[in-house]
Amino acid sequence: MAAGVTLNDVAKAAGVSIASASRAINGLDNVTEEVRERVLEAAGKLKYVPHGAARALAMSRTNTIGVILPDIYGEFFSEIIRGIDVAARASGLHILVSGSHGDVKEAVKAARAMAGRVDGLLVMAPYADADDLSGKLPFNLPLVMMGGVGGQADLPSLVVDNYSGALEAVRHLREQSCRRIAHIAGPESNLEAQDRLRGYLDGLKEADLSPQVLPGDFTDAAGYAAVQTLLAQEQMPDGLFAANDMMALGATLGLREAGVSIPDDIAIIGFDDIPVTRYASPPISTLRAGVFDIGRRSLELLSVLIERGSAEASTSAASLIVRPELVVRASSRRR
Amino acid sequence: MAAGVTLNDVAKAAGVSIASASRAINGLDNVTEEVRERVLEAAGKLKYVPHGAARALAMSRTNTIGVILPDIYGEFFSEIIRGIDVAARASGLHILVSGSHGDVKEAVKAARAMAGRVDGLLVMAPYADADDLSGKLPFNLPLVMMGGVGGQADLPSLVVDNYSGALEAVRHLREQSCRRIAHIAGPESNLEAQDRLRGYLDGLKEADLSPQVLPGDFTDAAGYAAVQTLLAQEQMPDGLFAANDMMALGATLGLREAGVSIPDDIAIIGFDDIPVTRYASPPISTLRAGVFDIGRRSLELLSVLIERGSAEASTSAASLIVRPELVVRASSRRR
DNA sequence: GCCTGTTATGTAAGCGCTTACATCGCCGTT
DNA sequence: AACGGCGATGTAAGCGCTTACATAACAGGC
Repeated sequence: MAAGVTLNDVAKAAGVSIASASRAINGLDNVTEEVRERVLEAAGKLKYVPHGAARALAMSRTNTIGVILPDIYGEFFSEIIRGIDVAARASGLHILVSGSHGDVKEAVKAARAMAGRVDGLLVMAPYADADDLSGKLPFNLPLVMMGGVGGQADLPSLVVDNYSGALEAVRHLREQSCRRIAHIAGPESNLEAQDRLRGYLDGLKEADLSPQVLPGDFTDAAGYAAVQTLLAQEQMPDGLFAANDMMALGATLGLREAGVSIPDDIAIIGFDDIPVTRYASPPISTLRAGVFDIGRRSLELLSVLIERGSAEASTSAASLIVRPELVVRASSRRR
Repeated sequence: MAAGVTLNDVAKAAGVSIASASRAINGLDNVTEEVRERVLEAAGKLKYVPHGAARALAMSRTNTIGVILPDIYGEFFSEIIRGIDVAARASGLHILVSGSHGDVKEAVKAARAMAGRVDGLLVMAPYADADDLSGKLPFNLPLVMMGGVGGQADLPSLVVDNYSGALEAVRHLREQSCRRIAHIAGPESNLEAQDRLRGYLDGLKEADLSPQVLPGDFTDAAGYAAVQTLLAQEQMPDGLFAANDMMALGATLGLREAGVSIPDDIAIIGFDDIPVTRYASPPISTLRAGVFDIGRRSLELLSVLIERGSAEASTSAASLIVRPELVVRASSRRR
């Protein structure tokens, strides 16, 4: 049982004041070696473990940062989290994650729940109505946005240049002499998806090609479904740009099933460069958004903001823009 | 900056005592409607957000559970986390995750850091020397272990029957008339990997086949490397059981590159059933451990333990054993 | 119109910790 | 031998919140 051994218990056991006990345990230098030993021994014997919340309250420092994502699983988010995790342990920080499940309200709720338990917040909220966020989120906590921010919220952020990426994807397909290029879009309310769609449309406009946009929701199932639509129509496209890799993957599956040859009959390219693209057959071309790095750099940025004190944080609203890089693999390489 | 609006500020602004403010905000019923309104309005105006740590300290309840995993990314862990997340939000709990990076000490450190910030712990620590854990971990916090526990620690846990699964894998390969079945093992110090290896060996013994074990570390690179070894030897195996799916995937890649036909030349089977197995070509046979469910059920179990109070928790040390299910896909299906 | 029962409100005592400040020895000076 | 200074230790005041308990206010029953 020995439930809840407190510092006080340790202090008593060691026959010193609670202050000395605290100092000894936290490794401050103003304690006699003898006292430190006694305290540490008592702590060990009693299996004392400091109480995080109490410490946080007293120091108003948690060494924890909150991460709010639309979801916390799947290859994409997993990579982001990995980036964050790597950077976090480098800075000695812990992370409190929460999936907000595609809803601004939920994101705000999650953020509120984190208040007082974290030193800063890393938020990804690619929702069209994210304007609300900027007003409701910053309870004067250092904050870094990952990915698209709605409105003119001038929060520090790391955003991917989705538009350019999409443009590049389309240009690449055109270079592979695709003329009928279809697009599987992301969720309508998703800002990143919107930008990718714009890039796609402009990319076609450049060459006077006519667009075909199929709805999607970033899942492989959506990619698969989109392909069924394509297969049913009279003329198949000869190029396909999916708004993310999962959908490209689903599409690939569907096409392979139908005996369509990739990339000869149809060239495919996705977006994000999640790990699985490499294992698909054929491996899928994509735009590397550096998902891992986004996570890592966001956290680094945040930790700087935290160090310098939240007050002036948002002043320096440094928004880093990540330009995605074209990665050509077999799915779109025509010889 | 309006930094740190406290309940006290709200109370003053609303012209009531801090107690009433607290009650109003927490929706207790013993406040006049009028007071509640005034408080809520003040809170809104001041952008009051309750301080998590303070609340936790006062109530000794955090509504957060800590999750300690060897890693927090990759398909396997991502799935686990998803299971946990789903169950957690169903129970209104938040999760504090931490990767322990393959080391008992780190795991213990992480757990200590979580003390006082969580109501319970979900730990996966498949380390051979995990005996230490049982002694050091339970600072009388409800605790559920996921996966192998070292020693006789009778902690509540959810474990996969790795041995049976491996046995089944080998039997399956034998049924596909494989006679030379190789195994790519997991990390030596990993308990789950050890059990899978045992299952493999026993599975071969049943049929008097001779084993070949290649070292691995659960990464796709290891699978790929193992295959290079196989390709270099005089006679290739005709069956391959990888200790997890990622290695099976890497192996598949390497074999495909070398022009070896799967499953005709060599049948392959993995373990875990992570999502990507379905997308590989050929899709990879595996043993479905129900990764998602492990996460979900662990959390459910934990939350029960929390409800009934930590004290008697470990008494009921209910260990649920999950029997993996054989999933046959193209990589091992011979006609 | 007094007493009791009921309910709304306030007061204050913690929750476990850190830390500014006050004490207290003990040293070397003069 | 008295004194200032310094470093080790203790005391106590919070950190922001909840909640037991005290108080106040108000209703109804006689």
